[in-house]
Amino acid sequence: MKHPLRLFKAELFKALAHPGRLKMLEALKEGEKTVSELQELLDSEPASASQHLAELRHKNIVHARKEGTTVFYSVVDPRLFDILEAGREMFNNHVSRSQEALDRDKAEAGTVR
Amino acid sequence: MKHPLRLFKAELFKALAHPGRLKMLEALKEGEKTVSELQELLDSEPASASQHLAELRHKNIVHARKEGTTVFYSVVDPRLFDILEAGREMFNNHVSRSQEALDRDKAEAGTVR
DNA sequence: CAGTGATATTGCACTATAGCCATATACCAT
DNA sequence: ATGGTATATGGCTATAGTGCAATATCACTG
Repeated sequence: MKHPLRLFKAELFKALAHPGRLKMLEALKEGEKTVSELQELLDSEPASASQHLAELRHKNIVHARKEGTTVFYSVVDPRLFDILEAGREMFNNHVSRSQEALDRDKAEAGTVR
Repeated sequence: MKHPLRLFKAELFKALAHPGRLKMLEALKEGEKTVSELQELLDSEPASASQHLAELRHKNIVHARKEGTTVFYSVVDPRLFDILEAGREMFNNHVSRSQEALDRDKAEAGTVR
């Protein structure tokens, strides 16, 4: 393989590139959660959540622990939460910049040129 | 819009979910780069790089500065590099875990049960 | 304790949509 | 025109969502 690191990263980010999976992963910050709990977060068919979890499982982002009929999921590497947090910050910065741009434009509009 | 933050993150990670775009963004850590320079990093048609850059531009991940006929690109928010770095660490951790699993299995194989 | 049903989770098949690449074409400043 | 970039289009693969079947475990009941 040519660039394992870059391929890994691409796969990782692809796994994160979905609102539903993000929501489930964010919920896992509090600790282990069952499939049922995670499914409730999503407004789609139960099978859908299971598929998304399978994807995260195959990429070793989450770990599944089976206890009877219920399965508990947890994130493998807590570093993941740093990524999510950085994403949040980037969103905030993005909003700030947009607001500043708006203010600037408004100020300009009120200025006689 | 329902969950602007999560949608933003999903779009952000989607933008990062491609080896070529990752490579270009990583290169931008050193600072501004021209389209030509970035195109050379990719082993595909020149138009392809331009398309990927357009995507990054539309999502406000990179900024384009035009100087004559050449365009210089730079990342808007340096926090992006923290995400890339965290991804790298997760890769390292992933490799470590895989290696440990291998070692463990090998040890077991040599053990009389 | 075999049989039945309820619950939890996953897998499969299908359709619809989105992404990627390459080719061709358009722009725009020199 | 030419060089440096950008956009449009078409074909191909990948992914998402849905409904339904399959499996596994547990709880009853007879």
